[in-house]
Formats: sequence, structure tokens, C-alpha cells
Amino acid sequence: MSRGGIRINSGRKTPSSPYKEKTIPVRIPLSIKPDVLVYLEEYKKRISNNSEVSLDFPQALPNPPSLARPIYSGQVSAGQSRFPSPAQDYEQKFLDLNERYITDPPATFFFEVNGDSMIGAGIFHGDTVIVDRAAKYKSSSIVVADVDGEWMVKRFYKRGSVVKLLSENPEHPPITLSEGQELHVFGKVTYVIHKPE
Amino acid sequence: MSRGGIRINSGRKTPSSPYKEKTIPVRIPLSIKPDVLVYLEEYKKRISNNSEVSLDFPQALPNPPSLARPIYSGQVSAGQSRFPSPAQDYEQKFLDLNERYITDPPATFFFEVNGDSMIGAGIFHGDTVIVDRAAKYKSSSIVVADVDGEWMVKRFYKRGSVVKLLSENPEHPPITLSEGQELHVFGKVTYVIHKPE
DNA sequence: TCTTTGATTAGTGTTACAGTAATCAAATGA
DNA sequence: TCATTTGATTACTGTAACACTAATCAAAGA
Repeated sequence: MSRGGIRINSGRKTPSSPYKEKTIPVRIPLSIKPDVLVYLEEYKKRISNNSEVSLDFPQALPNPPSLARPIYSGQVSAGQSRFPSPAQDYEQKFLDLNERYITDPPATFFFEVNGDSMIGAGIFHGDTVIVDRAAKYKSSSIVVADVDGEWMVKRFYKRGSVVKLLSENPEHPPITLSEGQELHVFGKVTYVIHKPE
Repeated sequence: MSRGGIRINSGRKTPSSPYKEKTIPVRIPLSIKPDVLVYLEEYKKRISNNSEVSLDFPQALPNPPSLARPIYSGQVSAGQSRFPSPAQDYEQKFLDLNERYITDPPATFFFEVNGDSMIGAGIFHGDTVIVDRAAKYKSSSIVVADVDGEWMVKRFYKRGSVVKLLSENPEHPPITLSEGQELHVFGKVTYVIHKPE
């Protein structure tokens, strides 16, 4: 009758929680408990969808509810063609920068740029680049990459087995990967935020 | 010596919590615990600011606090100097693009740029510029201006009574204001958002 | 071989509790 | 009389503990 006995190495495996990490109790006001639960639900989904993604880097939040700001947008010419006055035909939009420029929040990172090797691509010293780890990059994409521990913004170039990292400044020669050098593309630069002087 | 004795009606008053309501423990994944704490912080502030409001009826909070996005930021080199791996020294920041790049929401406008006359300033065709009408501009500031109904992005130049609008592209000559021409500076370009290709 | 079943371990919501904070009024002292 | 000190009293909070559920395994049975 008894089917008992030792079962070594049995039991629930870890991590088997939907978060794939430990949890800790945090006191939440009753009125916003439902919001937090919804939030956790979203987070769970994201974690399970991205489960194949490496967890070397801490993952950030799912799409939290954002405060949209009403912004009047229009078009303006850098050349000299004629445009209607923004005062007349502005279009009231609720433009949320986060929404517009961050496609995948958990995969999005910000970097401040150091140096002027990418001036030709409109990336200046001190600029902030928005990097999306989930975005697909190809040859000629601008990426943030790590070559033997050195992190840089470059234009990624690949033809067959030849991989180079190109600058956009004649003073900076391309970097060709030599034998034994390791290249990790961290993510694709999707936007550059530049503060003009 | 003894100051003891019954103190009827003494003790901490309710509600004395910053939330003005009960709380309950909710299990939160460790990695997003900081986010939730920030969220609660915001909520607390909102509650305390509205404390003068009558509590006869439950009040709907005006702006629901948004869950700030944690973004891991680091620095990356466009040159070739060495930087530590973001995995090692990432700094968890709650970076909100709106907050960071929009100082004065009602005075902030967005324009899409047409043409390439400002390439030297890192402003390309198709870019979006953030324009702050409330920001002070001076000679050499980049502005959105209206000259006789024509709207443009230019570098504003002023020496005495001489006013010019300069391009940042050798192919585009400066615009000198002639007699009878009207110039209205709409606002100062505070940031340029560029999508590299 | 396949299925059943209890053993075993991980994860979860909630209670309990100890420690802290806030508030009051009696006792004290000026 | 009135301000200050002080301990009593009550509310609040973070977290440990615990009971319960979920997941997984391998031995026993079919």
C-alpha cells in the first residue's frame, strides 16, 4: 500500500516563480493595492515573454502608466521653404517622450557619449543616446558595443567574416576585429538627444 | 518621582500614517522593489499636499502618480577611451524623458525639421526639435524663428542693430534682416532628437 | 512502459510581533 | 499660572514565521 520512501533530488525546482526571482513583502496602501497588482501582472507577462533573454542585466519595468503631456507640435523648416504658422495650424497632441522614443522599456538603456568620433552621425560629446537591446541591428547600424571591455558607440560593419567598427570622424580610424578580440554588441542606438550650444 | 497614572484618550491618533489609510503587505519581486518604493513616495507626497482637502468623501487624486521607469544608465565612449562595463557599474536611475527634457510643459513645443541647413549643429532632416518658448535665448542660440511668415530653425545672431539668422551648412548663406522685414523668435531650441540611420 | 502516489522542495498570502513613532495628559518646576 | 518633562498609551511599520499551495520527482503499482 505504501509508496513512500526517500525521493532524493525531488521537489519543486528553483526558480519556478513567474518573476524568476525572490520576492519580499512590502506594505501597500489599500487603495492602490489593485494598481500594484495589475502592475505585477504586467511585469510577470513581460518576464515570461523575455525568458530567453539573458538576465546578466537587471530588467526594468513593464509599461507603467505614463503621464501624457499636451504638447503642440508642428513642422519647421531648416531650409527656407515656406511653412504655415504653427500658431494657426498647430495640432494639439498629447506627446509623451517616453512613449514615442522608448519602444521596449525593459530593454532600453541610456548612455552619455564621450568624445567626438561620431560627429558625422550627429552624435556629439555629451549627448545622450537611447539604446534598445531588443532592436535588430544590421551592418551600418549605429550600436553600443564592447570590445574587450571597452565600451563605445560606433557604426557596425559586417561583410562576411570581416567585422569593423567605424567612426564618423576622419580623425578616428576604423576598428577591425583582430584574432582573439571579442566583440559584444550591447544594443542598437535608436535615438540621439543632442543639446545644441 | 513617579509621573505615572492613567492617561485616557492619549496615544497616537489615527490616521497618522502618511497615506491616511491602512496598509497591507504585498509580495514584490526584489528587482522592482525600488520602483515601488518610489511610487509610494510619490503617492505620499500627493496625499500630504492634498491634506487640507476634506476627507468626508474619498477624494480622487488629481494626477495619479506614475510609476517612474528605472533605466540603467552608464557612460559610453565615442572615442576609444576605456569605460567600465555597464554590467559592473550601472547606476539605477529613474529616468523620465519628459521630466528630463521638458522644463516648462506649457511653453514647450515640438517641431519636425525639414531640410539640411543646420547639419553642422547636429540638426538633420527629419529630426525633432524641442522648443522652449520660456527659455532665454541670446546671440548664438539656436532658435525657431518666423521671418515674414516663414518658419525656420537657425542660429540667431545679433550685434548691435544687426540681426542675422545663420545656417550651419556652407551651402546656405546667412539671412540678414533687411528694412521692413519682421523677425519673431518663437523659442529656443533646447534639444534635438535625432534618429541615426 | 505508463500511471499513480506520496515525498520533497519552492513559492505565496497573511498573521504575528517586536520595535518605532506619535500623541496625550499628569507631574514637575519655574 | 504656564511651559516643560516624562512616561503611558495607541498607531504604524518592516519583516519573520507559518500555513497553505504549487511544482517536481521517483518509487510503487498496474
